[in-house]
Amino acid sequence: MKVYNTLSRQKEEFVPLEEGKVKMYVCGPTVYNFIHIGNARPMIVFDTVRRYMEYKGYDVNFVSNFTDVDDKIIKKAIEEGVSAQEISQRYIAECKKDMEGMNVKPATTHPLATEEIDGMLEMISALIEKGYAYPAADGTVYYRTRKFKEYGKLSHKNLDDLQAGHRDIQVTGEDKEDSLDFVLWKPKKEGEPYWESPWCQGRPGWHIECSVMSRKYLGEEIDIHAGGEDLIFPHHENEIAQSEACNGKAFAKYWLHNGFLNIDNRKMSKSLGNFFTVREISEKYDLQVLRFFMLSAHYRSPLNFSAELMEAAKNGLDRIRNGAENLKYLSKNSKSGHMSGQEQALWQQSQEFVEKFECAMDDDFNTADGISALFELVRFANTHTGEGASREFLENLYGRLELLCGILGIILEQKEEILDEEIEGLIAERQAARKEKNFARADEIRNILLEQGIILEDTREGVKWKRA
RNA sequence: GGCGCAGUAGCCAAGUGGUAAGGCGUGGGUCUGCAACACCCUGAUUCACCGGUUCAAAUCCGGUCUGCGCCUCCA
Repeated sequence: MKVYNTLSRQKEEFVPLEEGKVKMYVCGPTVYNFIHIGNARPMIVFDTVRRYMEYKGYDVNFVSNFTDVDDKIIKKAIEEGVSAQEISQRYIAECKKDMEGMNVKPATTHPLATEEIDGMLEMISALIEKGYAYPAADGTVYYRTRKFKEYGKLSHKNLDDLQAGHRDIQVTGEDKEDSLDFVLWKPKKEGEPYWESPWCQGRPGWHIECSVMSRKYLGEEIDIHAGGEDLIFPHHENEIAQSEACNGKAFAKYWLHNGFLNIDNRKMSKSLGNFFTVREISEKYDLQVLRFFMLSAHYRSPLNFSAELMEAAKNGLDRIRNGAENLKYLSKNSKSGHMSGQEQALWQQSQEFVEKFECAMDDDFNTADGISALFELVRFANTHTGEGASREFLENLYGRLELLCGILGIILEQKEEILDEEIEGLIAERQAARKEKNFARADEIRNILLEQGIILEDTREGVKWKRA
């Protein structure tokens, strides 16, 4: 299995630190609002990475944090006149609902920044002791960036370029030793949440939480650290500086970053008004469609989002679901139990799609190629099954389809829904009308049901219905 | 100014040295009372452009054009 490592800028063979185990940390969202579809991309992508690792037999310890102390949370709390904690707890709960909708598995551990303050104080103290950090007069604690010789190794920047850059990054922090130094601990402002510390009453800086939580739940050295590509600098660079200076060993072996999600070919931003939350999308589409859409491109490529592309994704996903449903239907009514000789040969043949799928996923999680294998399996199943197929063959094919979809987090099993009596009656009446060749009445009933969001399909196996 | 990414059919998107996957859409056909589903057929003599290397290039090298990202909170 090969993974692209931002650190080396190339694909590398994945070798876990400890055989059979994967320690993985994914930077989670700051919870000040409903998550947007940009937040959803790393969640879906790295959930898929996790599922594939598990499929390959690894025991994956997957940690993803919620940042629940931050300027934006405090701002929102002030606007609403409630506590910061109320805001963060509310949106953590909402985020978990969205994750469930997208079929993103809960992490092994979801730590909260506010519950890890002790660990942060400890790490900051250790950094001060080792000379990698210093408190300023007002109680702010800064990281001494130039002291960490490898600073810039992830983002491939050198410190002098940064300092000479067009952007003036020297505005803040007047009492820093160096303009590149970043904040580990900062003093509270009036009305803000704060914690006691040796330096001042205050709260942690932006980067220390991930170093601390990663170490606490996964250990000093981990296999994979992942997040959006915008986190490479400065967030992940700073995490490396903190963790490696403190622990004296390599922090993460592989750094994985997903590309950005654009909307109508432009960066998503509130000022452009092209800002979608997952919740908004869920009002229009099954979130499975969003997941399928996200996986239709490689995770490192930029991905464009538009209504048209979502429609295309929906149609593609429907093709897979229809195929699965047909197999279900056929096997329910199948007369013969075991596979015939011919079916056994076909079953063997269909193994090639699994191999193609694994090959794609082994190559830096090429889900787009994996999905093409899925489509080929669907066509294979549609072509080689019919009323005469054995139950064993149909169930095997369904199982194979379900297995591959499961790795991508695509759910095939639709909940058995029971229609109310009135609708059942109309369907029966339409069947009777069709038998009498009263097609006008039959079409009328079909339209009535369509208005209620129920689509009827007359198949060889009988009448099927589905929600629009 | 520094660092980096991308340009493949109407749209999306794999492929990164051996002669262009897959999906959506379009058009035609089979099936069906019709519709839907499904299946078959339909698509790039060609991969932004210009040179070069090679028996062989979408893939490697050089240049040009275009679009984009990061360098600042940001997934």
